[in-house]
Amino acid sequence: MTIERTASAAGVGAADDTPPFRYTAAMANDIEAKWQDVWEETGTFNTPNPVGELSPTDGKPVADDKTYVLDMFPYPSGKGLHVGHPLGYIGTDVWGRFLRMTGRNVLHTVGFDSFGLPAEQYAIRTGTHPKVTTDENIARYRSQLRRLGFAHDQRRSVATTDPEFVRWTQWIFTQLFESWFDPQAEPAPGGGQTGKGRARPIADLIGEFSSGAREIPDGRPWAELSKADRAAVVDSYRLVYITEAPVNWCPGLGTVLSNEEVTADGRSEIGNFPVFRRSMRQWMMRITAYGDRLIDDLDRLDWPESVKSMQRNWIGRSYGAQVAFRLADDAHAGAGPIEVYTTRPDTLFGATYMVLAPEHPLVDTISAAEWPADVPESWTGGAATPIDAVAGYRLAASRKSDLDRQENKQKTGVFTGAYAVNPVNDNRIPVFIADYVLMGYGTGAIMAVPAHDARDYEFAGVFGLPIVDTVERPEGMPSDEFHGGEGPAINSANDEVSLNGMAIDEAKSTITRWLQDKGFGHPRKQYKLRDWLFSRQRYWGEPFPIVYDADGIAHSLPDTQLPLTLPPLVDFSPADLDPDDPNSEPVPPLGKATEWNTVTLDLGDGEQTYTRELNVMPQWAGSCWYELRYLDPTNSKSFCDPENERYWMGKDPSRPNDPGGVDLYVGGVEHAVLHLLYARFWHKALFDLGHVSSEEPFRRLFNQGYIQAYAYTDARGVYVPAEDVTEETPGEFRYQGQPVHREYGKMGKSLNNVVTPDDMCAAYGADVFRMYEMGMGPLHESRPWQTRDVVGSQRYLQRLWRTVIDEDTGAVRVSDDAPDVETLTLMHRTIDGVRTDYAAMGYNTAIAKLIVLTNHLTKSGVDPAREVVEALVLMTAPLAPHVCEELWNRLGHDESLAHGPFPQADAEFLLDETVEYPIQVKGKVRSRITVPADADAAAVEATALADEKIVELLAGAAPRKVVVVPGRMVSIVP
RNA sequence: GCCCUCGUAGCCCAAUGGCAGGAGGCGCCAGCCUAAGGAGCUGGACAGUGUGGGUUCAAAUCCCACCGAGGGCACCA
Repeated sequence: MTIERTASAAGVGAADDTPPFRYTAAMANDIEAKWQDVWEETGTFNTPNPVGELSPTDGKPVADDKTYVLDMFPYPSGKGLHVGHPLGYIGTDVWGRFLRMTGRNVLHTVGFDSFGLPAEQYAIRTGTHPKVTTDENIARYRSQLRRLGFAHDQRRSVATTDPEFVRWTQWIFTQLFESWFDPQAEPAPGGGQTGKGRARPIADLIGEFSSGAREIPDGRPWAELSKADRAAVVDSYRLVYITEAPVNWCPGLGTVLSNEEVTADGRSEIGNFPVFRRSMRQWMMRITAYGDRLIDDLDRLDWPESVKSMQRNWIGRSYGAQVAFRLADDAHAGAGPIEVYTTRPDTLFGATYMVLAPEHPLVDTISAAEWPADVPESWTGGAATPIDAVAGYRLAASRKSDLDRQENKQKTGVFTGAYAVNPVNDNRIPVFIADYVLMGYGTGAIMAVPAHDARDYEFAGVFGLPIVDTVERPEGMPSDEFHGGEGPAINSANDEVSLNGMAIDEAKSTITRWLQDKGFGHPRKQYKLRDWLFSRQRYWGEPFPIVYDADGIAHSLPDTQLPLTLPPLVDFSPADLDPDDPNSEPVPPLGKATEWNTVTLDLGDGEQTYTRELNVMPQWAGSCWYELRYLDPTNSKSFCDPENERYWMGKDPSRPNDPGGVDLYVGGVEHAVLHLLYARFWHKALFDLGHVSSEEPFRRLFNQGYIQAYAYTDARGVYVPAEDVTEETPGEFRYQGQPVHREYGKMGKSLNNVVTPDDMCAAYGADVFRMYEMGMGPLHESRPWQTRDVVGSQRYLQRLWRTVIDEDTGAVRVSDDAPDVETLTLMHRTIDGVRTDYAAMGYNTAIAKLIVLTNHLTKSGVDPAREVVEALVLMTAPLAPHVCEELWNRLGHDESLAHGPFPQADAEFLLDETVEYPIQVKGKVRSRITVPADADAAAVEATALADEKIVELLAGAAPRKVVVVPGRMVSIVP
């Protein structure tokens, strides 16, 4: 085993002459266990709140200067942690520890995203209750995390499965259920949003309906509506609503999935089962109401540009026009018109045909009984009539999986036999159905402009449809080449309007205005984002706080009924469904809890019998607001006291247009759209309803990289234990003498290359492991794990140890003499650099600077000065907290260094008295001069030009140009 | 196909317009220490920045094209 080998190499059980007081893995383990106990017993990292149970016991006010640092909390899987998982946690821990040492009030903890499918599937297989599995896994995670020495406030470590947590998740759900989005409302006070629109209590809406201030969409008077009709009207406004919707039904998992949980090839992200599109009754969250704010407020966030661009792309806002095309023939009088959405209304004159999605509701109405005369064979799909052709095409399309659709790049479709009229030029254009038009986007119908849309161009090529240019080609572009670019409009005029000569933008607005004047269309804003499918037919999730009355009307449970906990079950399986049968019906596991799912309640109309909602929430629910619960985890009156929220997450008036939120949120980029979009949505709704002062949950986001690993396969293709592979000659790898093939990628059990933090702690100690992970490179970059490199970090901590402790006697060996000027100068420059690096999470460079200072002390050969050693210990503490606490303690300090002091750089030592300037001639360094640091540019230039070598090079000629970069260099152009 | 990252010694990385006089680490070589091995200590070798153009007094850094790696999206009208 590599671990044992390395451990002995590190001194554990090695030859007898290992000095007795060396910082070995065994020593490190003792020290680490000791300090972890001390921190826990004394509550070193308990962070005070302004108010509530966690406010200071001594009544002192909390520090103004605070930082809230957050990790994406883990799902506690049965596999435990590998060395890749804690990378981000160590990164935030170092940052938090550094800031705490500089005097800040730092909030840092970690909880558990503990609802989820794996525990439930395990329960289905074994009958073990998911709670049992989950609790075991959480306990294991807690002990693994504790072993790494995180400065977490354990009192705040909550799990989404805790009944108290579930209570507030359900409470927020009822808040959303009891709200609607009013697009005309003025923004909530204190918001930075520019447009109108915000969530309001549903009671306001009912008030407006009953007073007549607001009309019901279909114009009926409120007073005349039945109870059920009223409920239907109101329900259609709620932020959470039930609808019959096309969903991703996954019989293999017995549940529906959100779009985000389905892979591009039409299978489930979890389990890789087939997923089918079909219509079902489902709960939805109206996230689309927040489309504009979710996209606009990205500009106010300090997030990686890539994540912002992924969210923009996902929300997919576009501006265009909706245009109505009437049908050409009397046979269709009364049907239509066909409404299309286009982002290129300027090309309307080039629309030479139309396409409806196969599922479009108008298809049945317009399909002709017979083919018109002269229809090309290719348009008919070989069918006798358009009705047959359409039916055949639809059947074929429904059988095709999404994967088939993508693999079949050739455009397909059939003619419906119907014609429409292009409103700008009265041209009669054929209407097709084709699966390249999707029912779920826009109106499910398009006007096809083959001249300027690549997909339409391709389709027109297959079906021999006319192509009319309406944008002028660049000079020299062949007329048969596809042109999707810009240019002045051509061929675009009728008796009333001409776009010819206009640029695209002007042409768009001109034609849209004309369409609107004529009643043919209007501007339209469109999103790719759909409402969020919120129900799952599972067991291990939050039950909906919803009951249905005898009329089937949904009611939210009153707060006093929360939390609504899961009923005990024996059999957790949803139903034994054939994974390949799209027509199977979901049977939620909660349906089996017959006692639980009927309840007698008084919801204001006297005691009545209600039935419970049997769906549960998706796993995303808890992660939509957990950052708020960390702030006030013991609060039983609200999910979070407003004062605590304002203190930790409120807007910072010193930042322009600050949305507030967590000061630093670190996690993997895989959550770029799912979790981060849902959490933003909930937070904005909570803001609108006045429950939080911040408009965004995460002010700053940072994506850590991944730790990747090599994996090795032998001749049979079997993964061999990576830790036992040797590299005999560069690039040639062997396992038990046999050559093996190297791959690079994930760390995982199936790849036989897992290294765990427990292994590393045993072999080196947590501090060495932390140093190594932080020293490997910048936190945001992925890097390969290499156990053999870890020893470098151990050597550093051993040298640091030796600067304080005599390895033979165990005595503290620092000198109380003043350090020499050179050492002092290096120390202050190190302090300055390390402070900057820590603040910017540049840990790898901070470590390099600490090593330089340590090496300097080591080389001097004398007992190092206390002043320098103490600075070094304090500066290393965020990275290697246990050994530094120990050294700090042995240096005579009784107080933990967790709250500082952090060394201050003395500016006096940061500036040189003289500066050496390289002198470039024609871009090459030809000489060097040394001048006083305060010399001005003219003086530097004069000295440079007077330099012997330069005089020689210039040979008497005056230089054409001299560039002096203060403090850096001189560049001469002869 | 489109979008986003990223290419610097054998390997991980630093320098983001200003001396690659490489910050640091691993590995390698040598010396000291040792009975020896390991560890420790001291010293050393090794790249001219993926390729080709351009801007500039000056480019690893900015711009363009290409090559390679990783990630995201994928008929969104």
